[in-house]
Formats: sequence, C-alpha cells, structure tokens
Amino acid sequence: MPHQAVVPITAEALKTACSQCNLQELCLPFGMSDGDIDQLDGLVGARRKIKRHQHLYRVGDTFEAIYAVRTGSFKTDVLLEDGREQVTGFQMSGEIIGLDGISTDAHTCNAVALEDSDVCIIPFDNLEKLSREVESLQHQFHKVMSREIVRDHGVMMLLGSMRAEERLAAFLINMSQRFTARGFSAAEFHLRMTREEIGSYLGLKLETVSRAFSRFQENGLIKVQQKHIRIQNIAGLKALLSHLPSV
Amino acid sequence: MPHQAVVPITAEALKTACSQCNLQELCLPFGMSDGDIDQLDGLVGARRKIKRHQHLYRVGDTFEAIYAVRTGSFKTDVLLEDGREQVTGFQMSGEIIGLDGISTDAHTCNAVALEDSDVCIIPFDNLEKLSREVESLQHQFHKVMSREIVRDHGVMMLLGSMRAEERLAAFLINMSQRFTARGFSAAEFHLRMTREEIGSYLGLKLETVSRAFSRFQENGLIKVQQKHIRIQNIAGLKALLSHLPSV
DNA sequence: CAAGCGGGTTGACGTGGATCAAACGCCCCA
DNA sequence: TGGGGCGTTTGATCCACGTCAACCCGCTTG
Repeated sequence: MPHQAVVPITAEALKTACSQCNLQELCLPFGMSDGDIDQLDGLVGARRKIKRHQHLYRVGDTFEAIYAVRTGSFKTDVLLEDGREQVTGFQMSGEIIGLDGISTDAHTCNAVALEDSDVCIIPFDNLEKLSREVESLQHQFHKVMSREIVRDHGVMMLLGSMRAEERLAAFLINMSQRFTARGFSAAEFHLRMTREEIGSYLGLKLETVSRAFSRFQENGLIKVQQKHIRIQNIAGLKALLSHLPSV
Repeated sequence: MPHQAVVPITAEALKTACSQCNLQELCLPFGMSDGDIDQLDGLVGARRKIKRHQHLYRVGDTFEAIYAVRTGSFKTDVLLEDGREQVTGFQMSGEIIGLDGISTDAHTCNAVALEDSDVCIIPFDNLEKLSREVESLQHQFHKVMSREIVRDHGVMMLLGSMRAEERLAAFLINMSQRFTARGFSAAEFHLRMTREEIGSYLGLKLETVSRAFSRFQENGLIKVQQKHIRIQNIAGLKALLSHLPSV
C-alpha cells in the first residue's frame, strides 16, 4: 500500500493545525484550553489525501498513527475468511480512526474512504509522549477511546436486540445527529455509503435495507431519492425505537 | 447503591498488590517491568467483594474507578426502555471492567457478578496521574482499551454476519481460550452464565442456544451437562467458523 | 415429603428477513 | 447519443430462528 500525498509541515499546513482548525469541538482537542491546543500543533505532523474507495490502512498494516478525519468520510470493516464483511463503523469529519491498532501494533480492520477525503496523521508515539505532559490531552484521548467503546456497545444492542426497521431508524437518527453537529441540516442529507454497506453495518441484507427505506417513505417518515434522504417525521422515527412491543 | 466490603490498604492487602499478584500476565501490568509494576502497588488502593447477582456498578453511577477482576466473573449489559437486554461482555479474572464510564464520567452499562467475586479498585484519577509518570503503564493501559475495541468489533462480526451455530462455536472457543490462559482445562469448564445470558450476548433466544448445544452434542463436538461443558472435538468447532458456505 | 421455582430441554408452529430473480434508473464513457 | 454496469427497487419464495407451550430436573423451603 503506497502512501500518497503526505503533506509535510509547512506554513501552508499550519493554517490547518489544531489551533486554527474549525473541527476542534468535534475532534481530539474538544474541551482543551486554547493554550493546551496550541501544543497539539506540533503533534499533528502531516495530512494525507485518500481518494474514494482507497484504503487508509488495511488489516495487518503496522500501527504507527491514528487519524483524524478532516474532510470526507470512511468506513471501517473486518472480514471473515469466506469473504463475509462486517462494517464496524462509519467515520465523519472530526472523528478518530485507527484506535484498533494500538492493541497489537498492527491494524485489525480496514479503513476505506467513502469519498475523496483527507485526514490528519497523529503519530502515536508522539501522542503518548505529549499526553504524558499535557494532562488535558491525556484525559481527552481517554475519553475518545471510551466513547468508541460505548458506541460499540450501542451497535451490539442494535445488532443483538433490534429488528430491521428499528436498526435503520437508529441509523438514520444517528446520522442526522452527526450531520447536525457538523452544521449541516438535521433533516436532509446525502449518505455516502451504499445500501449494501448500510446493511453490513446493521446486520441486514441490502434488499432488507431497501425495503425498510421504502416502508419509511410509504409511512411519510422520510423521503428517499437514491442516497439523498429527507427526514419528514423525526418523532415518528424515534418512536420506532422507544416502541414498546405493540402489546 | 451502597458500597460493600471496601478493604483499605493494609499489610494483609499488600499480599495481593500487583507486584505479588499471580494475575500479572492477564491484567493491567502485563508486559511491564518488575520495577514499574512495583509502582502500581500504590495505585490499586482497595478491593471490593461482590456477591452473586449484585451490581458492581449501574448505568448512571458516577465514574470514579475502573476495576480489575480478581476472582469470580461478571457480565456487563445495556438495557432498552422496553426492557430488552443486551449483554455486551463476560469478564473473567484479570480483565478490566468500567472503561465505558470514562467518556461521560458516568457508567453507561451495568456490571453484575455472575458468582461471588472480588475486584481491585483502580481509582481513575490516580491511574491517569501515574500513567503520566510511568510510560509503560500508560502504554499498557492504552492497549487494554484498544483490546476492548477490537473485542467489540469481533462481537459485531459475530452478531452481524454469523448464524446461530457459528456464534455459539465462536463463544465456546473463546471461553476455552480464556480458561486456558488462566491455567484451567481448555476442554472442560463450567459456564457461570445462564442460557438466556449467553443468548443475549450472542443475539439469540435461549431456546436457540439450548438447541445449538444439543446439536453440538449429537454431533460429538461437545458434552453438555447443564453448565458443565466438555469439548470433545475442538477442531470440529473451529471448522464451523472457517466453514465456507457448503456450496 | 410435597410443593414451588428457576433453569433447561424439546416439540410444533409462525414469521421476519434471507434468497433468488427480474427490472429499473442513474451515470460514466465510447 | 447510445450502451453497459452498478446500485437500487420490488416481487415471490424459502428457511433459520423466534414464539408458544409442555415438561423435566435439581434445589430450596415449609
């Protein structure tokens, strides 16, 4: 896997260092003081562009850095020997990818760009060193890892205990919230992943995802045009989740 | 939730401090030098006994410490409003519980003892402080968190992409490996959880778990007597996993 | 010793989602 | 401008697992 477009630190690059970055509130620096954030500028050494469908890393790649998504989006997945794929997450701007690699010094999943994207490279040795010095960074990093664990528990709940329409409703609500946090519309957005990828994430086949979308549309909950989604009745979607089994 | 049996540090307690503990290779200190481990003795302040079916913590409890299982075992679970339960993991001696609490300073799942158990209390503030000073501890803790994330991905794979018998086979193989790591028999062990809890973890109903056990027994893969399991054909179990769909 | 109970097994039956198959629409490219 | 392909939708059928129910077993309690 040849690296590509690793941008060295330059005056140019500094424009997008943490202290100047508008993703601060979504990313690793969240909650840190301005002074502490300044220290991160030296940490985030370079950026890297990844084109749609290209890998940021693959299973087995040696682990050297974690990545913060700057623009674009990714999926992470694991594969079974027989080719079955499980998408373990979708990552948007400000979110951290690569934490899976710490445990064995090698990545245990694949990270693939869903669209042309770019990431900040955070060399892990440097991160550990700096977080020994900057308490707020240390704590923030621990929160990021813990948040990932909590998120994973939510996905387990979804995969283990919910039916198809509940899963898709949960997915749409989650996407809506994440778009909102990024300043986009809560009600109208463009999904970057295919029905098959959504299905893999939700433990469903693509046909089931498609049918659930159609059902939601019939019920006036959403409007679907390909990957473009408009939520027309967010309360209705949420009701699908807190729904006591209708007696 | 009243705490119970919080044992203060005493000469008595020191006998079981990290430096003397026989769970070193399974627990937080794994891979640390003897000198560094000595420093942990001051960190792990106290222990706590939890009786079968009692909670170590509940959803919403403020987060103050993580816990290392010393003896016994636990389950962690999350609940839906309508009462549906998802078991997110089973924890055995040496394993760390409570990482979910870091992200919001409150626990996001319940931890319940499956049998009379006891845990080492690791106050989180102290852990962060010490890991700013002891590089190997810092790194080890990061590995523990990352391992949890990787484990969760495995469960997602299981819940999202495997059929019932594959899930149960994966579960049994995993239990066998963990018992082996603790010096117990790989082939014969006693499950501490009910069929319903196994089912919840695996995204199956208890009847399905029971039937899969029976099927495995019919096929000579295992011998089942209530919670006592003897694995008679581990290769056969593993084959269920790497099994290409039998065209 | 009987009664009660929680956990487990097993059977009969129902169903949600998978599978198989066909057709459509958008988009890329010649 | 017209074809070809991928992603999607939709229909018909199938089946793995859920549901409902009966019964068993080992333990506890009176």
